[in-house]
Amino acid sequence: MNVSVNDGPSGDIQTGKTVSDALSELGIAGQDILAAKVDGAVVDLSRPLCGSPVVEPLRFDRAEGREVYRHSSTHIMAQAVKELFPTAQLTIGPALEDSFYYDFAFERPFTPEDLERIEERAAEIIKRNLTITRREFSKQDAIDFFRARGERYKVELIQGFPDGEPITAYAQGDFVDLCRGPHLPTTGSVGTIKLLNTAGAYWRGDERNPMLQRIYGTSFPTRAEVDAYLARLEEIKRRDHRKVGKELDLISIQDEIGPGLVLWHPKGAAVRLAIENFWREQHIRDGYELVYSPHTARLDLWKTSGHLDYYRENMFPSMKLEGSEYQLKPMNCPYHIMIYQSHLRSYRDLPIRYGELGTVYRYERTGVLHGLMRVRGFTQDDAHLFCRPDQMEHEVSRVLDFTFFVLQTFGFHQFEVFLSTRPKESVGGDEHWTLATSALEAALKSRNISFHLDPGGGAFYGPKIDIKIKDALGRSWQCSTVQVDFNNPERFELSYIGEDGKAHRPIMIHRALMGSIERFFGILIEHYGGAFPTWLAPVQAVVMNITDRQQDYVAAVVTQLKTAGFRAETDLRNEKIGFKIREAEKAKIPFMLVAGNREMQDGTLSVRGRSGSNLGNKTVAEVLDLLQAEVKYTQRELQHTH
RNA sequence: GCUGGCGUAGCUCAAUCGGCAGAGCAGCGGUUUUGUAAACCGCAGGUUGGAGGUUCGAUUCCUCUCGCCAGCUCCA
Repeated sequence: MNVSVNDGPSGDIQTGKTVSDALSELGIAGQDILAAKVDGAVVDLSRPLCGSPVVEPLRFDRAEGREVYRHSSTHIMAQAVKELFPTAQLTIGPALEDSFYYDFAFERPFTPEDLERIEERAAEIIKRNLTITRREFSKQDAIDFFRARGERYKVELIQGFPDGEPITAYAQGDFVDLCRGPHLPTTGSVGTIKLLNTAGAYWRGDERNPMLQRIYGTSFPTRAEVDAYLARLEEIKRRDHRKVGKELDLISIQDEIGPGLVLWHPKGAAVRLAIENFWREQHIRDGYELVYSPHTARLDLWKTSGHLDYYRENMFPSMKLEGSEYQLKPMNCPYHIMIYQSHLRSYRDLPIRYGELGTVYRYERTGVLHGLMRVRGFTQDDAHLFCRPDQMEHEVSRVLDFTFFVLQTFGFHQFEVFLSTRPKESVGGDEHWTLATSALEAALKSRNISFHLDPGGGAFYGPKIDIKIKDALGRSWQCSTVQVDFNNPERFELSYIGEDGKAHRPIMIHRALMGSIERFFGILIEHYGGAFPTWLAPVQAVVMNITDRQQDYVAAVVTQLKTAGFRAETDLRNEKIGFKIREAEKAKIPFMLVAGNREMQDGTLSVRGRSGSNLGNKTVAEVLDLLQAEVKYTQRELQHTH
C-alpha cells in the first residue's frame, strides 16, 4: 500500500504494518511521536494500516498530541491509585486543555499526603515503561470483564453504550481501563506527572448522583515545563481580581451587605466611570439611544415576558406592595419593549436601538458566587434592537463590528466565537428558529468570523452568538452575546406599520458587549494585573514633593492636571521620596511626577513611568501632552465607523 | 445546593495539646526636610465571624448558623 506522510515522504509499505513501523520505514522516528492522525482520525501508533493512508505524526506541540499524552497520564495516575488504594473504583478521567483529572469512587477524600504517594507511584509506573495495548471486547464480554474486576461504574458506562459496537479498553501491566483511546505506546512516553489538587465531583455531573473524588494533575515532557506551568498558576493567583481588588482598594463584597453584592470604592468607581463614559460615547456615535429603567416592576410584566415561567429559579422572590406584587428585575428587556410600545412605530423608524447600563438582580446559588465574576447584582451593558426581518442580518453584522472594536479598545485581541442553537426548553416555532439561526450565521460569514457551533446552547427565546475573549494569561471569558428574539415581540404583540399600511411584527435583538460590568472589570483587573492602561487607571498621575518647600508648586500642578481632565493626586506627606515612589508603584499609578527645588525653579517635573522607567524632566505642558498621548482610546475610536 | 477545607487587629500572618491573644505593615502623635521601591521613636488597635452547649475556665472541644476558598452543577 502507498503510505504518505503529511508534508513529508511517501512510499510503498506492506499492508498491515503499524503506524510506527510505517513511519520509521519512511525515515520518521522518535520518542517524541505520541500518536498519529491517519486520514484525519487520531489513532495509536500500534494501529495497523491499510488502504492508502495519509499519516500525520502527532507530537506534544500539537493539541491532539497533548490530548493523547494527558489522557495516558490519567491512566497512569489511575493505575497508581488502584495500586495504593485497591478499593477505589474507576470512573472517568479525561484530558483538559493543560491538565487532566480522574474521578474515583472512594470512601474518603484523598489527602495531600495521599497525593504525594500517588505522584511517587505514578513516577514509578512511568519508569516501569509498560507497553500500553488496545483490546476490543463485545459489549457483553466487556460487562463481564469489568464486573469481575469489581468496577461497578465502568459496567454502568458500558451498559449505556449502543449494542453491537465493539468496546475498547487499554491495558498497561495489570491495569485495564475502559477507554476509547488513543493512547501513547508506553507509560515511559510520559515525562513528569504532577498532581495538583483534589475536589468532589458528582458521578456524571448530576448532583443527585454520588459524589466522587476527583484528582487533578498535569503532565509534561520535561520537569522544566511542569515548573513553567506551576509558575503560570502562581501568576494567575497573583493577579486574582479578588486579591488585587482589595490591594488596590477597588471594590469590596461584605458580609453585612450580602453575598454577591458589590461595593465599588472610589478607585474602582473611577475605572468604572471611564468604562461607562467610553461606552456611552461610542453607543451614541453608533446610532443607539440611551434609556434608563427602574429596578423593579409589577409581576405581570414578567408574566407577559415569560421570565416567570422560564427564568423563575434565577429570580429574587417577589415583594408585595399595595396589593400588587413587584419583582426585582433579572433583565432589562421588558422595559425597553415598553418604551418601544409607547408609540405607534413606522417601518421608517426601524431599526430602533435602545441601550442601557442596566442593573439586574439574579438569584445564584451560594456555591457559584465568585468575586466579581459571578455575583447577584450586576450591571449589564445591555441593548435591544428592534428591526424589520430584512434588516436583521445587517444589524447583527453591525453589532459584531461594534463588539470587536470595543473589546479591542480594552486590550483584548483574541476571541472565540460560538453560535448556539435551539435548546430543549424553548418557545417559538421552528421556522422562526431556523430563520434567526441562519441570519446569525450569515452575519458571521459576512465578517469572515470563524465560529464553533454550540447545539442546544441558545436562550429559551432564540439562538445566539457568544464571544469569548482571551486574556493575557490565555484564559477564556464569556462576555459578549448577541441574541435574536422572536418570542418577546410575539408576547408583547409588538408591531410597526409597514409600507403596505398594515401592522407587522418587528424582530428583537438582545446584545451585550461586556456582558456585565462587574465581570468585565474583574477580567480587566486580571488581564492587566491591576496595572491598567492610563485611560482606565484610577489615578493616572501622582505628583510628589521632596520637601515642604514644593508643596504649593505640587498643588498647583495637580490643579492643572485635573483641570485638563486627568485623574491626578498629590502626595505631600512628610515621607522620603523613595517611600512615596514605592507606594505609587504598589498602587500601579502610570505616572509619578516628582518636584524638588530644581523642578520648582524651572517649572518642570521629573517624570517616572510605572516600573521604574525614567522619562526625564518635562515642563507641565509637556506632561499634559504625554498624558494626552497615553489616553489614546479616543484615537482608536476614529477607526470605528459605519 | 452538594463534597472537602477555612474564618484571630484595617491588611498579611503567629499563638493557645482548654489557663492574661502577638508580630510586621497600615493608622495616630512626635522627631526628621528628605532626590526615584520601606527614616527613627512612641501610642493605640481584638466580644478570636455569630448564637447556643460542655467546663472552675472556651479563641481552642461539641452543635447550629453566616460567610469565604477549591471543585461539582449552573452561568453575564
